[in-house]
Amino acid sequence: MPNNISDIIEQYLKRILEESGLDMVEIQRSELAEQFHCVPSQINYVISTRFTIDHGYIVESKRGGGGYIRIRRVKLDREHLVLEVLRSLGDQINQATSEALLERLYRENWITRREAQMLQNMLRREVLAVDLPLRDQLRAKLLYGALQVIAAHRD
Amino acid sequence: MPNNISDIIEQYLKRILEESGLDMVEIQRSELAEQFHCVPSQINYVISTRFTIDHGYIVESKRGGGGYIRIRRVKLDREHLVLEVLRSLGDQINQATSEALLERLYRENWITRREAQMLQNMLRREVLAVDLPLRDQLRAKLLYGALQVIAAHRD
DNA sequence: TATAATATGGTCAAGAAAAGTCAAAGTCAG
DNA sequence: CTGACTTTGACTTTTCTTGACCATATTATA
Repeated sequence: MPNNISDIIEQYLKRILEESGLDMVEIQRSELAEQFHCVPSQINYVISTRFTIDHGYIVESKRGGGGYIRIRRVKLDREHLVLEVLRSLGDQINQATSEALLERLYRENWITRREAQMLQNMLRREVLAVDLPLRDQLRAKLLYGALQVIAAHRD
Repeated sequence: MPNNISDIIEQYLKRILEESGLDMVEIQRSELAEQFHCVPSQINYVISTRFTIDHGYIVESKRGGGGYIRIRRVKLDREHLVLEVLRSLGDQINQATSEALLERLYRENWITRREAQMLQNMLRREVLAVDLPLRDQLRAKLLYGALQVIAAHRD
């Protein structure tokens, strides 16, 4: 029951996504906006509210001549421990906690040894050289960003 | 899906580069421009945005009669990976540059596809949510941290 | 040989063609 | 009537295209 433009555009994009069989759509923002008689930024709204990584989509775009917005569907395994972790993470995490977490993910075979080392090295406080309330927030975001990719198994 | 001339020319050059087997292509600027119905300086634009050293290419050229533009693909030296990269990038790295580098590292088999995706996702400006002089510095540090582990893992 | 003409490629800045951001205003269910 | 969601549009940023002018190498000519 789509009763507003956002829902209609959402449905439209999902239908195209289905039909194209390839889990991918590429659109031009202004063109789509014209097609649905709305302002271009409405497209951004639809995308940012309905095609987020948490919904299982990855969006790339390019500006300038020949620009585009590309939406890809990725399969998120809802059973993933990783996702659980991801959600329970909170917006701050200290070094010790992140190390323990990575250790565990490695032990349980969610990430490779090298990935674990890489992440641990990147999340050290010497690397994240900012002061403390911010540092832990940054670490949380980075970890979240890394885990998103782990949780989204594609190709 | 190339939507603009620059992309088309980029693809063309990369294909020639592939096919010629020798990691080298030599063109004449005005000739190529004519072939793609664009102004000559467009070729310079394509080269300066897509065939930089960060992307793994070296470009030489000569003016005057019998002039040419030669593009060579170069590989990173296993011994000096981190140093090479560090020297060429400095202590600040913007998102576009880091993406070029990661793509190259993947292409040259230094990192897996998943590692590349993970790092790209972590280094996005939305994730590194701090203001700009600092953000690029942080990105450089993080990339350096990742590279240390890559370099250490010399199989 | 010195000089002029010709043949290339290089630089840069203006403008166009996208997409992104953000906050104010509108809508609607509870 | 309040809070969450939606719509709009002014302004920003990024990327691409074009063209006028510049620099350099080779070739023809005095």
